Amino acid sequence: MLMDPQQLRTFVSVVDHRSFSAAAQALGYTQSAVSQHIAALEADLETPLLTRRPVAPTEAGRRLLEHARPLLLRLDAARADIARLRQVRPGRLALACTPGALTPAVAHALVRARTEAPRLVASVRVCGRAAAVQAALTGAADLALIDGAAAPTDPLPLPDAASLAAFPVREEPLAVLLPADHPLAGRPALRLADLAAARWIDAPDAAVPLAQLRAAAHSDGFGHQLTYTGTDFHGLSVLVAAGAGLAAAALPAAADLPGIAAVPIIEPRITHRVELLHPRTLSAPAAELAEALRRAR
Amino acid sequence: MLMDPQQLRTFVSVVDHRSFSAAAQALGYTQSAVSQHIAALEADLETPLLTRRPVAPTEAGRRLLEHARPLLLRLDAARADIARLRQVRPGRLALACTPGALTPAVAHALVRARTEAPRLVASVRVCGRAAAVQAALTGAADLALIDGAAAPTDPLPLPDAASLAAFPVREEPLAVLLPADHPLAGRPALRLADLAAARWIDAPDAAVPLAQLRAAAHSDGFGHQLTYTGTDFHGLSVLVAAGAGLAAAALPAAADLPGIAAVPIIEPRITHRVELLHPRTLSAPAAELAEALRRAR
DNA sequence: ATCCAGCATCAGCAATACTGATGCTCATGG
DNA sequence: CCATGAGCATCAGTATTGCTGATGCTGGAT
Repeated sequence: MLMDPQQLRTFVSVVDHRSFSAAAQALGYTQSAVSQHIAALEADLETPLLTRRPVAPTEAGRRLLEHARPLLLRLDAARADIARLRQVRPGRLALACTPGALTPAVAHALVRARTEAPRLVASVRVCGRAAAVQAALTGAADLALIDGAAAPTDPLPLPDAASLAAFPVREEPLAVLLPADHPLAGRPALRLADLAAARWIDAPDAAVPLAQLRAAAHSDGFGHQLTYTGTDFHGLSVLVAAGAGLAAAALPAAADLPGIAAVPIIEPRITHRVELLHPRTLSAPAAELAEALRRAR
Repeated sequence: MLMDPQQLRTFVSVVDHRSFSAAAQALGYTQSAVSQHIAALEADLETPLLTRRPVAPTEAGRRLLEHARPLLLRLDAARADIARLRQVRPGRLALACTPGALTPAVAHALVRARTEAPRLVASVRVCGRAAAVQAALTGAADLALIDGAAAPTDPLPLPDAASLAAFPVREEPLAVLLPADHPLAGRPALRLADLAAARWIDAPDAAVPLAQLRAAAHSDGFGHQLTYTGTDFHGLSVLVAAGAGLAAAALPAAADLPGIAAVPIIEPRITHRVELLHPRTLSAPAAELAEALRRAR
């Protein structure tokens, strides 16, 4: 079979596990089968995709990976999309959101939805951007709320989300989070360009990813020595307060954090926005919540 | 096999041909095999995808199509991407571009490239946006030049082009093409909103697609009764001159057309832009042309 | 030099994916 | 109303494919 999705899945798994045998175990195959999958792919593409000992992707393998992951995700999305068309679970409401998207307004809307439909089984999952998009694509979540920074007219840059409907549900000023004793902390507003050379924390799943700031500022700056992994906004604020680096977030969310000064950014024109993503087919409660969120904006 | 790409290819082909037997012939299968492919897909997804007699996609089938086409395109793109990595044909330079992207500057750059490398076999293909992107993805072209309208900071909206590198190579005012005797023809400039209710020609492959105007103007207007299929800009200008409807194009390209008045649009802020798209791996002549185009801007 | 963890290879078997023949069904025309 | 035929479904048979389990091989560690 030419470029079988199963083979691609195997390939991705081998890369992730850095081992043929481990990938085999994870996929429920024998090591032999995995070896044959990789050999078939390499024969098909007429190029080695993996080095052995240690197992790592070659240049071609890395190129293939860049295609394989979105490809497999979209395959799952297609299946989920059609499954939803057949059977919409009406008693469930699963929400996936990034930390900055879970605002009081969202929480209130959810509470109201549960009051109106008491038998509704609701769930909220806070996770990173990619995971939230993936949840909405595969049907693990009915709705995804994703926050980020962009120019006022631009949509948020969300890869692989092409088959999801997207709506802005909230827009507010973007703020830099500074330690309260930072020299710039007293300013009423700041220009992003003046901060490009500062020391930043990249917390792509807890705050606004630096990549989005770079894109919005058309800048190569915003270097970082510290990467913050995880979705806990509070932990990040502690780091910022301690002077470990700067971060960017919605102004209201950052307003009253202890030890933190949140200063709005006025230049370039950039806002913090929450977008609602969902598949085209929605269950009744999900559609109602989506409607409520859109109205509330 | 679960959601085999071959099955998806068969499905797409059946939809395109509106016939099992015709699809079979096109794919080199027997009709029986096609029937089994479709049956397997329908069994897998547990839903009918096609009506028979006449053969047409169901709702679920249409949903699947929306995923299947980009999926198959990306599969081809992955293969082409890796093939390029192995073997870059150095004596070839294939350019795919939309009509509005083939400017004198591009032509001059191409002439210069051929002067510098006389043995170079060059080709230019003028086609629609989707076809140009597809050519760059599958390796049918080394470079793609695509024009369109967008806000100055926004990239052009190009679906499925995620794995291609994109650079703006030219930006110029966007103009409305009016018949020379149109009441607004004498104006020095126009606002797009004032034209939303006008009668437009949608020529998505010859001029700026109305969808891009709608997106840039955040408007639902720009209705059209006339769709112009094809990539011939001249033919479109004849229609506009005859009063069949309005179209949008780059101001310089439209400047001296007979019977046409080209009036720049000043509101909202919107420009006509040409973007260069190419895969990450380029042959030497392709890289040089790309570099020349980027420098010239 | 030896060991061994881990990938490659091979033979054999089970599942699959075709083909070609045939059956069935709907639309059409007399 | 029936006869006809175009076109999809189904079935049996066969070639191919894709697994498993056993064994071979190789490079790094001791």
